[in-house]
Amino acid sequence: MEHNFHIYNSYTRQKEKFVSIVPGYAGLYVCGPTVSGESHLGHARPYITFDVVQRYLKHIGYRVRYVRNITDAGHFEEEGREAIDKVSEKAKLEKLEPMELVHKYTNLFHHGMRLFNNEDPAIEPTATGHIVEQISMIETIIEKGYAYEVNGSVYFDVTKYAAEYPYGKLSGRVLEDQLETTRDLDGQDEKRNKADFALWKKAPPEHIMRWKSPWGEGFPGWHIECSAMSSKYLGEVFDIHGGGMDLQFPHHESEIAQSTIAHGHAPVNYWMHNNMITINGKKMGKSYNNFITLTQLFTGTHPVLEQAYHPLVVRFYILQTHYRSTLDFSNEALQASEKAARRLWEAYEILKKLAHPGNTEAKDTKLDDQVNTWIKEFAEFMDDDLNTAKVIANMFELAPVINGMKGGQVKPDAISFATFKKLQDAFKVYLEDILGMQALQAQQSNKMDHVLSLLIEIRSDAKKRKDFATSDQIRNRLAEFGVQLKDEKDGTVSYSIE
RNA sequence: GGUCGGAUGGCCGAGUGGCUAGGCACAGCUCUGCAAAAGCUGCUACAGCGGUUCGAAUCCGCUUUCGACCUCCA
Repeated sequence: MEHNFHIYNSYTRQKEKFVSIVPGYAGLYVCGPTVSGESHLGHARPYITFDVVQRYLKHIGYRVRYVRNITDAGHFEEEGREAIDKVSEKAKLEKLEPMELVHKYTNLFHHGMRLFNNEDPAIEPTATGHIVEQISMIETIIEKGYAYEVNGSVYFDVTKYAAEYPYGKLSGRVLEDQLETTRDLDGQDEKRNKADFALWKKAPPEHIMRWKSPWGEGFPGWHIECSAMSSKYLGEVFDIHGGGMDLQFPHHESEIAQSTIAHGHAPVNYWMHNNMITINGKKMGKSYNNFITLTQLFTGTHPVLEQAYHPLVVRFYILQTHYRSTLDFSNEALQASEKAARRLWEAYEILKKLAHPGNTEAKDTKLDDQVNTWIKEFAEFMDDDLNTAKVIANMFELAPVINGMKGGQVKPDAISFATFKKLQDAFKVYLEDILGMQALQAQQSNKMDHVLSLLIEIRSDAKKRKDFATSDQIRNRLAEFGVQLKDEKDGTVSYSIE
């Protein structure tokens, strides 16, 4: 397959050309949400980023199997303390059935994903639906001698593993350092070593979510679900594993350890990690209690929000920054993205309708060359570790050419017909198909279209009579409702709706 | 405390040795009955101090400072 897609591999800490295991096919696994609460702005980043990854993989010719899990059970709250199932704890507080709670937030999550225009993963496995696979994998690890059972719980023997394998390579840490970090570990000294992590936890009597296992009733540890499900659907070794940087340790490091023992080799060829979204310089997250939920974001109901933000504005805002940089939230930044996204999309709409005289030779070869260069760079920038920021920058370079063709500042025959078609095609492919942008304004019903047309007609008549009071009244009142009329140069009137 | 990563113009953000993105904001102009939109023009920054180099935002060192991870976390 001919392509030049390079991605930064967190494991090797360098950009590498992407080569899939099976030619023509690409497997992508991304850590999905824990559905014990509503997703927030921070969660939007990986799902939008990896949506673009899988869109781009498809674009360059791969058949992609995109797997994103739903964590709907079983995580212990804090190591060294009493094991509490997050989902069941919250469920008690809200007096809901765990399943009801999980369902509610799963639905909300899906709704948010659709609003972001993220394509559905091919498979979206749940942790609770794969208990059997997880238990089986744990049994294998025990058989191989790298896990031990204590009092109904099973732990992975990190010390033994680290003696033979590069434990800590992904997250860049040394086991010895880990052992030195002192924490209160009293109470639960079941583990042989502090660095050991749970594969299976015994469920205390009050636990609602529990499953039978060879070690008694309990629930799976956090890390095992991703290993069990990724190997089931993508194979023991697969191409790309994605997720937030905060998951590198311990989650992804543990995944590597588990799978390496269970399957005899490392599970992932390319690790990709997106950086965090911050607010006031701090990571947005549960721990700081500084998160803005997606619903709040879309409705403008969080105290820090000056307004509601369209999901696609958020998408654009995220894609304007490289995925490995931190992205700081601010109203100013979102508002800038809103204007920018609107302007770009309008240029695209114009481009679609633009007519070209069909000349095979460009009248302005310099401009023609420049346009071709900008278009060619779309692919180069994407190939360079998904630099969506630069792709968008080039689109803004092209926007004045497009708008100028409409406004008369650029003669349509300045570029050749071939270049013009390429331009149309490139915007469609990159803006719509790969970046996944759409029109920001809602589709208006035909009836409302007619109402607006009528008002525009009345206003045009008033203008002809030089009755500017009436024409301005119509325009200004509509503007108050968020409908902006524009008198075009050719005498027609267009409008945009906020 | 340990490990790692940042610090770019009014704001957001690309960019790893010379050609110094882009967006938003702001100012002027063109167009226009007036607006809006659009176009053109202007606004030239790289935390500080040293060093390497013909040349550094970009490489090295130190300082200041912010953050991430080390515990659930996208």
